[in-house]
Amino acid sequence: MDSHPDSSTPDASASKDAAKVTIADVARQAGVSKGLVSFALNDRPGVSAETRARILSVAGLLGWTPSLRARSLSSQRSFALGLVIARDPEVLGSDPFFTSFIAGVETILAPEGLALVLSVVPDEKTELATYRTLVADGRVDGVFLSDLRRDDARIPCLTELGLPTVTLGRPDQPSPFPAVSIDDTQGIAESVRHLSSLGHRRIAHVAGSAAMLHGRRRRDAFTQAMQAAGLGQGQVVETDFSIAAGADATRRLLRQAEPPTAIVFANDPMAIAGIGVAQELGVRVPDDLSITGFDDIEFARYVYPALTTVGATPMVWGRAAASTLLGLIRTGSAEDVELPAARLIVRGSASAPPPY
Amino acid sequence: MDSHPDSSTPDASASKDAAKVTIADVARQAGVSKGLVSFALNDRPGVSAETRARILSVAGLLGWTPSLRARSLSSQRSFALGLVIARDPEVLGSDPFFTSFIAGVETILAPEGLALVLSVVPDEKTELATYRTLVADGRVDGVFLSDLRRDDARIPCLTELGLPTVTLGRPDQPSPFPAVSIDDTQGIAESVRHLSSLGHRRIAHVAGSAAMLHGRRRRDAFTQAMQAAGLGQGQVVETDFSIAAGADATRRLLRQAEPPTAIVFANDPMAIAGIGVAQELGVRVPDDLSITGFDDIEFARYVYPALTTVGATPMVWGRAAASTLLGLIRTGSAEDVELPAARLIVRGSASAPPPY
DNA sequence: CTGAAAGCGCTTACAG
DNA sequence: CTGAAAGCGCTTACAG
Repeated sequence: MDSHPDSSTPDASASKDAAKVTIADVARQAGVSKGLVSFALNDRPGVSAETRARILSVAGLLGWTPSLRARSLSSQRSFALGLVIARDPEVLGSDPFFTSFIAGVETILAPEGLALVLSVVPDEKTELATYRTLVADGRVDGVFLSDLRRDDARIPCLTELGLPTVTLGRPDQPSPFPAVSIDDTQGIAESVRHLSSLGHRRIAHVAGSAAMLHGRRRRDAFTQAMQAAGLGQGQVVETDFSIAAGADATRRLLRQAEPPTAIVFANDPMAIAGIGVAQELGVRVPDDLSITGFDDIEFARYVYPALTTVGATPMVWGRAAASTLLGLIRTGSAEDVELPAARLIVRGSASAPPPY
Repeated sequence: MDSHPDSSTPDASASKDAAKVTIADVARQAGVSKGLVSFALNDRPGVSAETRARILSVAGLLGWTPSLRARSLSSQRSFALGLVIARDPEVLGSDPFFTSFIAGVETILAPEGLALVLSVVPDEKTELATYRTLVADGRVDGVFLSDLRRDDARIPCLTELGLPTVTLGRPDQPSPFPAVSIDDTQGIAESVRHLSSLGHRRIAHVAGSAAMLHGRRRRDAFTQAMQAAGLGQGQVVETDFSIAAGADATRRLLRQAEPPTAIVFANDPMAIAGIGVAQELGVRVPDDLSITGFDDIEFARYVYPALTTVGATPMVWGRAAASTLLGLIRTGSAEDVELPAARLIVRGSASAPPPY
């Protein structure tokens, strides 16, 4: 690695203090009015092809970058999209969903010159206040709504605010917003069928919060798949999706007189904690206890035994949600999008149940 | 799943279109000029106490929120701070540092009415381009620079751009920016001493990338601590900090004729992968192999055995970095900040070495 | 201590 | 197809 000491050392006084070139400079140089330059920039009709070409060429020559601030003020747009995440930050850390989701969003926004404004807030009350502030400040042209809850207060709030929104998943209430969804019930059903086909009959589910739609939905999918397999309802323990709660739930399940031989967890962090608790209790995975997760976070491949889980695709989700939100903002409406269902990924954490 | 055929039909006309109250309305109602309202809003001298009180009261009555867009245009500020993360998004997910860091930043920004603009980009080239765009667009008033690298190209780039910056840690090159640092060498040294006092003599280090300052620094701390303990240099395997690389490195170390009895990992994700690999190879942790990590991510407490690690405090770091950046922007300069060193947290993954 | 006016750099009807 | 002008809603010298 040789260094280039002379690299990137422009004549200091450059860029920042350089007299900012404005639309007026371009107009003068091109011999047209400012309005026409604006029209050319925004690809609006009413500018002859050759005039537009000349304007754009002059703009390039002068190194003109239209002022985002001026555009924002006069066009009442902010050229930014928002994401508000309401979670205990300590817990958030273990969930890699958002960073991948954001990376996906970014692949759509960056080429459009749009930015992402991110807020991490501790609770729902602060979250609602944050949306109001974002709108009052005109910070964003639209937002992504994730972690949908039952009878979600954010839907009426955002509707009232008139803020273009895309929901991640379909709300359980009337919603004016397009939804970008990915079916997670199929993966849960596959998990149950997989375990059932391995010979398990006492299968339990460590569910996420029933107050969250995906928690409830995965739980229902579990119960239905159990019944379809003729295994009754299946024992269910509800949690808040946190690692700590997943560990507790596992402990409770395994301490029963007749513990399950398999546990379907509603997410990977809890499943991984479940493996830890089993080991701590001297229960062998998968020999004594089979475990499945949901998400396919990176850790899933590297714990031992590697986690059989359902593969979510947050980056894909991010791209789809961003495209949909952009469409909504630009055209005023957008269709719901259904992404390919998350599917089961078989690894080592689930096998046949013990013979006794 | 019942569908709502009537969805995506906003009733548009809501609050969004409510006639926006402006500074002119406040001025008229309060019987003063617009300029004075602005002065009162910005707490500038030249407004008598009672006039200011009257203005603010009228503003409250009318529900006036100063327009961020107008303020941005006339004051040449954006009221936002930026964070650009350059990483493979798939790998990023397993690192909870940023979400906690951002949550910390948020606690400082939100009360000030400032927003955070976040970019996740795939590589350094895109990262530099992103900074240029942020500046050209006047998107942010300053940025946080994290994951410092050797001879980091971003330092000269940001210097040239004249963008107020706070670095997370001290660069290895001349830098005009304040640094907010947390000593991580002490925790590594403590780890080595801890293992040494347990009786370990063959201690290895799975290091992060030497191209990254914290990777290099932790490695040096390891080597020094080993020598101080009279244990030679200690075997070191370099990685890129990723889970996959951590797993590989562990595998290589354990397959040697005389494998280490303890491994100090440069971060928790690799350490957790290390536990997985050991188990896969039939090496018992901690009986046959002791393991320590760095970060104290949430998983660390829930894997088995629970990970002995060094506790970082990303939220605290986020708060300190945000405060420092705000100070820099407002006053033009800021002191370096040294946060309390990260300390060793003893759990179950390290014990005495096997007797043989 | 206060007011009138120009300016930030665009967009957008409105005339031609 | 093109131009001149008002307007977006603030901030900030500059006069008083």
